[in-house]
Amino acid sequence: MLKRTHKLDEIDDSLIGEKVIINGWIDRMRNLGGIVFSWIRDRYGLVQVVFDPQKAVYEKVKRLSNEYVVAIEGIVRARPEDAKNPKLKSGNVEILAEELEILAEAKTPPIYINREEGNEEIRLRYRYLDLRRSALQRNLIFRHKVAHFIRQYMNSKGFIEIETPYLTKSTPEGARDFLVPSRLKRGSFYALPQSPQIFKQLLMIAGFDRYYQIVRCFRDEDLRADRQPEFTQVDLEMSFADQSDVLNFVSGLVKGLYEKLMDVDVKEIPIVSYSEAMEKYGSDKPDLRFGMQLQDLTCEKFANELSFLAPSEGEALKFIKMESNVSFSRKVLDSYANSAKSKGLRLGWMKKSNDALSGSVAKIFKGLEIDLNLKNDELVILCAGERQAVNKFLGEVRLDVAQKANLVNGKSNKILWVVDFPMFEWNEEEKRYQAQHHPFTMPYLEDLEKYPDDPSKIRAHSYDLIINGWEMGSGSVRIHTKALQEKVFKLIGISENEAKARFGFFLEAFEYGTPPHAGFAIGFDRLIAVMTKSSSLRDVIAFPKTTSGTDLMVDAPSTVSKAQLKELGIKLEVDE
RNA sequence: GGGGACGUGGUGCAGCUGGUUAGCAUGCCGGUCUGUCACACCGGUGGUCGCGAGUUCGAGCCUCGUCGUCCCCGCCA
Repeated sequence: MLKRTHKLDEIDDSLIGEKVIINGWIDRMRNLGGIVFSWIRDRYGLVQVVFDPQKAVYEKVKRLSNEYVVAIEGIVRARPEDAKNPKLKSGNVEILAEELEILAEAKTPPIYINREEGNEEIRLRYRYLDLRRSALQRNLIFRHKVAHFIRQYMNSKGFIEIETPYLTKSTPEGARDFLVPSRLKRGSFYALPQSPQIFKQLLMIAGFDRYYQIVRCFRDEDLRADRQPEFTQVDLEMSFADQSDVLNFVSGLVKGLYEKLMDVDVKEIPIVSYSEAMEKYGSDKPDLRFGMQLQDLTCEKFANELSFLAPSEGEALKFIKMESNVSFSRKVLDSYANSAKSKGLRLGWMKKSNDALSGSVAKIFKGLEIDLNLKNDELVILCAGERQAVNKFLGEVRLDVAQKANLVNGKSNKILWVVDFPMFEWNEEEKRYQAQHHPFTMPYLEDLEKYPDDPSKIRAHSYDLIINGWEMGSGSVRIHTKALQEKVFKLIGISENEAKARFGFFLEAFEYGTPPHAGFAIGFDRLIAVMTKSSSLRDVIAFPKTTSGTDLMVDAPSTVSKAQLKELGIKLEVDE
């Protein structure tokens, strides 16, 4: 075969007059009757090849079609002045074909490679064709560059990449596990790791000091645009380090990434407490690309005059002002009100126009000396009720408004840390507290002492990295003593026996000299998505799954043979 | 587990209040064309309207079920 002398991004003015061989796919043919133009594509670029009727090779051109794989030998020449194409990187030149070898023919593809359109179902079924599209190639190449940068950065800071097992043990806390049946120990199952959490802590105990891994994690939960059942984390752990060490380190990494790969100068990354985030944005992952902070109007002074909005004991009255002049239809406002009502909240809205108030609660405010500082045409939505519910609801309204009013369009990246999450949250289904981050997180010891009977008040040394409203990663300072770890297990209702059965080896390890340590994990897929402005993780994963967890290309999951099941000692209850 | 949107030639879409021949673009095939770059022009091919029931004189359209894709809630330490 004619082996390429150049990749397609190397074909430019500097090669004019030289003989080259290129390999690639036919992107598109333009047959003008006599002269024939063709675009050849590889992962590096796009180049125009000319077939001249005077040349012998012209005879073969009729056999060519889109997506054929070809080798072409020819002379690089300058295009005529009026035939240059500034849209192409190689648009000043073209290759005059002298030799053509068809390396592979191709059927007409079921999707357009050179257009953006396309139904996702078909694109996923023919993922290898979809991946030929430049947008996806760009994303995956960028993903590779980010991974490369991260490895370089981590290595330069003394981190060691160590692999941890995929076939491991099911743990009671957290997400549902993917299970893998054992053949050698029939009736037993491995679990795929939700994260290498315990292993990396054991590596700290083993003395590796600074560990990282770009690693696959698995969680058998329902999917979303930002959630795949298997996803990649940049997992890291540091011994003799506290929260500020981890925050500083990850901040440096993120800054470096944006600087090197996006040419963006990231300023100091602000640190916001969980409670502040909830009060100001009604979210533990606030999107700071727009304002519309939640404002507090809770006061007893006007309680009697605020009518149905008046907050009773322990309640809050808060509001948000619309940032834009976008006017909302009555229908939208009513839908907010209905939604609030269904959550046991009271909602009102009003607008100032021509210096007069109008809206559902205008009457209430007209006689009051409460000044919301409304500008003309400014809409305000007020919500009263249980404080946390009000925060959460207005946080949702804030996001909905931003989306409807297109407030994020083109805004630059907003990165922040959210710290001091609650250690525990109440699980209504199981009627018990559970760890909000994970049970190995170091609680605030002072809180632990202060509120021995109210786990909900105990804060954790845990922290999330938020970019543009996406949770981009989370981490914590870890517990490193057996006594404290046992105490936390007890608080979340894991009995001594269960703790021993599930984590006995881990608790035991604590007794052999465990350094204080802390760590973090970055959601790698999400990071790539946010950096490439992709709205779905599918656009940054080579072979992603659908929202029902299937792979449409290989058709997985699928049934297996009776023999396979028998070997594993498994009988199916579902109908086949 | 729940809510919503969608499913019509290879592909992307349109299809009125249910009315007889399912339309457009593109692709594909054939033809004309020697400077195109989403080449242009002419002609042609191509559809069990996701699948299954039902309502009706009549269903792409209405009803129920089912399958699939996407978005959201629950869930995701």
